[in-house]
Amino acid sequence: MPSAAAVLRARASVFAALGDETRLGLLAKLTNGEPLSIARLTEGTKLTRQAVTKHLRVLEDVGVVFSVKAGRESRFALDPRPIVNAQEYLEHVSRHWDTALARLKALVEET
Amino acid sequence: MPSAAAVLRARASVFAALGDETRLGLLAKLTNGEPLSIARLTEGTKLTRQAVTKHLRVLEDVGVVFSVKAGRESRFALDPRPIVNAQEYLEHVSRHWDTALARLKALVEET
DNA sequence: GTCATGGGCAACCTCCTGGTTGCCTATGGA
DNA sequence: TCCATAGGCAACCAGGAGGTTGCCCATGAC
Repeated sequence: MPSAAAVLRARASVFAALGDETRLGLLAKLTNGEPLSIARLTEGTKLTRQAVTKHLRVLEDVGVVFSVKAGRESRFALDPRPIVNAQEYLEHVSRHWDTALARLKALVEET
Repeated sequence: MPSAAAVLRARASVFAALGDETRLGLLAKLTNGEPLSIARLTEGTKLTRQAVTKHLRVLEDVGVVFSVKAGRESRFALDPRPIVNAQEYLEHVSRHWDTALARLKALVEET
């Protein structure tokens, strides 16, 4: 079982990986389910293939994407698990805030 | 109505703001609903007040937090709306991926 | 065999980020 | 009134992020 600190760190890493316009764009292309080569992913980005490769590596490091080699090209596909994880965390935060605020309000009106 | 590019940029900014361990910690403290002063938020962080201030400004810039001046101190509170927004986006991504993958699978097995 | 294509590696550059320190202002309490 | 406390502002610094270029290797098409 990973420590709480490690979990926090991993979560922050995932958000950081999502915190870039280019990477969000790459992710969007991959939500179609079809694994795409780096060359395909570079199309329409105004960026070098190298830059895209770096972004993909960032996404891969946090596990939101993985690559499979197919001949001379390596195809990237999305792994939604870290995303679902992050989504659930955000849901938890807003829900926690919701109930806490309701409790505070009740406390005030209790006078 | 903000342009699609602006929306994408804003979304990336929110994720970037969440992509830091310290800031996730600050956010966690604020989910209790009670607005906290900078001094209070600095407690237990191993950081300078200035550093915490900077982090708070980052969170404020993307709208996930706002400040209210109360006498000589300024209290920060959470605004869950951008968080809910991000959460819904992640949900959308994973759901989109889900259905797309099912469609792909069906296509393959159709042979 | 030859050549275009897909991609890896490394060096390099610039700018932003996270953090510190120093100093100044203002407010609230004794 | 005097002093501790809450913050703001600016300068500064080290390191990391994003991007490019150059060069090399492998694979697939012809």
